[in-house]
Amino acid sequence: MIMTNEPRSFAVDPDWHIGRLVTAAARMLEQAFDANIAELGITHAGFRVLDALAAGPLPQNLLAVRCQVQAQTLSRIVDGLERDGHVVRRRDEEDRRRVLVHPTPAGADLLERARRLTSAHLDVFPTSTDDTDACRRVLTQIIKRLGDDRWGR
Amino acid sequence: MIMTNEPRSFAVDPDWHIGRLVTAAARMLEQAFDANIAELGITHAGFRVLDALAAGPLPQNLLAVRCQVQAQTLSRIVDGLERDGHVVRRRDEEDRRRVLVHPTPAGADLLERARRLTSAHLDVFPTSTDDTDACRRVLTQIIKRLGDDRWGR
DNA sequence: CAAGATTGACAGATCAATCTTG
DNA sequence: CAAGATTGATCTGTCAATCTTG
Repeated sequence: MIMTNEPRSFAVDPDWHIGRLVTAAARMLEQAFDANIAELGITHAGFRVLDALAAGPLPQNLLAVRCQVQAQTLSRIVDGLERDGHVVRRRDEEDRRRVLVHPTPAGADLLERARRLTSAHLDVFPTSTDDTDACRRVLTQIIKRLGDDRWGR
Repeated sequence: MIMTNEPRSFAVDPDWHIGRLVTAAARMLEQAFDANIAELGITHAGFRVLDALAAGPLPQNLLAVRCQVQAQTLSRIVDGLERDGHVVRRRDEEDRRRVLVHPTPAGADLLERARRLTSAHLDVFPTSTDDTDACRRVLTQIIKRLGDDRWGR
C-alpha cells in the first residue's frame, strides 16, 4: 500500500520519546471526553469535581487534592459550577476558614447523566491487557515520582 | 476535632482508568519540563516550535501540524516567541497567504541551551524496556485512533 | 469560494500576592 | 504567624468568526 501523500494527515513520529506520546495522548483523551459531555455544559474538570462530591460535601482544600489541581484552579472551577447551579459554597461553621462545597440536586443529576454519556465511550483502549498493565505501571511510576516532587511527600 | 490529616500526601488511586493516568502523568511531565527550562523564559510550547524550526523556516500551517496544535494556538505561541526575539515572521512571496516563521540567532541559541538543560532530566522513565515498549504501543494506538477522528486522515 | 492567518471569547492551569480566619 | 481561599497576571489550548490572498 502506498504512503499516499505528505503527512497532512495525522501521524505518530516513531522517534518521539514517551513524554511526548503521553502528552499528545492526554490532550486527545481530554478533548474526546469533553466532546462527549459538551452537550451537558461541563468539561472534564467540572465532571471530576462533581464526581469527587458524589459521596457528599468536601472542603475545597481536600477537593483540590482529590482532583489533583491547585487550590486556585479549583476555586475557579467551583466558580463556574456554582454559577451554573451545580454546587453551592457554604462556610464551615466549625472552622470558618474552610469553605464546604455541596453538590446540588441539579449537580447530582448532571453527574449521573455525564456518567451515562461517557461510560459508553471508554473503549478506546484496545490493546492486550498485558500491554495496558505495563502501561499502568509506567504511568503510575511517573506520577508517583513527579507527583511526590511537586505535591510533597 | 477534625480528621487527622488524611492522604494530604500524593497517591495514585489504583482504580483509576488509563485515561486518568495518562492525563495526570502528562500534566506532571509538562510541568517538570517547563520547570527545567523556565529560567530561559520559554515553555514546552515554545521549545517545540523552536525545535521544529531547527532545520530552517516553515510556514505556520505546517508548523502547527508538526507541533500538533491548532493554527490559532500556534499563532499565539509565535506571537510570544516573536515578541521575545526568538523568531521572526516573513510573508512568503511565492504565496502571500503564507507566513514563514524563521528562527533568529537568539532563538537557535535558546534552543541549544534548552536542549542541554532538558537532556539531563529525561531519565524519568525507570521501568523495564518491555514495559515502556508496551506503553508506547498503547499510547500510539490511542493517539492514532483519536487523532484520526480529530485531525482528519 | 478556499486557504492561511489572525482575533475575540472562553476554559483550564500555574505562580504570586492578598484577604480572612484561627 | 499559618491555613484556607481568592484574585491578578499569564500561558496553553479550544471554537467561532473574520480578514487577506489566491
